[in-house]
Amino acid sequence: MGKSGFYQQNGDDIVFRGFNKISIDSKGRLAVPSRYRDLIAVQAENNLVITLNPLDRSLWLYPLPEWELIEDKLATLSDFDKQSRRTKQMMRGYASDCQLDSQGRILLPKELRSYAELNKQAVILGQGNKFEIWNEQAWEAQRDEWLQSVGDDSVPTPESLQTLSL
Amino acid sequence: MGKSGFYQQNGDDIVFRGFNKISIDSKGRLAVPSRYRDLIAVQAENNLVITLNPLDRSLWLYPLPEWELIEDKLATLSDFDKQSRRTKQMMRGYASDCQLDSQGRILLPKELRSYAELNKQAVILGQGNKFEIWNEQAWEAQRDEWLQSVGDDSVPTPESLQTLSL
DNA sequence: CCACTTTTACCCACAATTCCCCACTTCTTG
DNA sequence: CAAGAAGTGGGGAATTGTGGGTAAAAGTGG
Repeated sequence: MGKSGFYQQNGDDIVFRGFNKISIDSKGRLAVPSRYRDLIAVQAENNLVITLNPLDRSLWLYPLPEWELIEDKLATLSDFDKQSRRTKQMMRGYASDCQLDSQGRILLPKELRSYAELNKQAVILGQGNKFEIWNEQAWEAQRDEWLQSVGDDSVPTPESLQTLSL
Repeated sequence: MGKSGFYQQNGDDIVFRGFNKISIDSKGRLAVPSRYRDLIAVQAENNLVITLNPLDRSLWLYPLPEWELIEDKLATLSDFDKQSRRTKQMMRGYASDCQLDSQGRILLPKELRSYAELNKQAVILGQGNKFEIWNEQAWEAQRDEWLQSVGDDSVPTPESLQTLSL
């Protein structure tokens, strides 16, 4: 059983990572890679929340307990700052609950599918406390753009990155 | 040849060094040179994390505890700066956990294999806290190019190198 | 309240991938 | 040269990914 390496549980902290190509079938279903399923079952009783990622045209998928933390944070945002208000509206407004079915799949709401342009081939990325779900082409385009800019000295690098040693 | 020459363990610091030609079999598996295996077993319980090296078309292979340090650094990057966000997404997104099998091999994710163009012959380099894995031809080309430019006064040398004594 | 359409959930089946094990070759070491 | 260790390859079982049929549930309009 090689699953334990793909996530990590330190007390209440969960860290997802990793990359998968997945297909979305004609009914709009998406299979969560099996190596994450045990943790999702234990930690969230198969309850997930999916919403849009307001920064990129992709989706975020949280285990329910993690989403509840996000909701608390959103609640503290001011209604009088437009950016904050919109973020709150979008993330909460589009959040929908879903459960893993007996095959470990979730049904993506039509609205979110079209927001992220998820049709056939998609990509799912572990991103710490959540997953990010991209249209495959969109993801590849972002990746290539980033790879270029990393190697390109003419693109200014923020200070936080300049001092980053990997 | 004793193993101890190829790594060093000072407290929590691990330093890998050394060069190996290795082959990648038709199933995409790669055997970690045996002289590193003891340390990996002790220090990381055979848990490794492999991800892409954005600066060259090669891969980075970390023992899990070392990768966790990287993840902590990444977590501090802002989501609202695009460069930083992408770096975080890419490094975490492509990071895949792997375990050494009973022969001391790991299975390279297809995506990463194609990114680094790893087909048959590869090269693995000890690089301090991690290993770097290259397509053999790509490595030799880089090496030759670098050897040329170092001796060439027309290529500017950054200040940090000018003061470097070897 | 009922009939009709659309959506969702459950089940099974096939295909692809991954994992576990064993065998053979090559290289080191005594 | 023998014996062991390390590198390499591959068979086959088990797991996982994917698609679709069909029944239940929900939404819609009269």
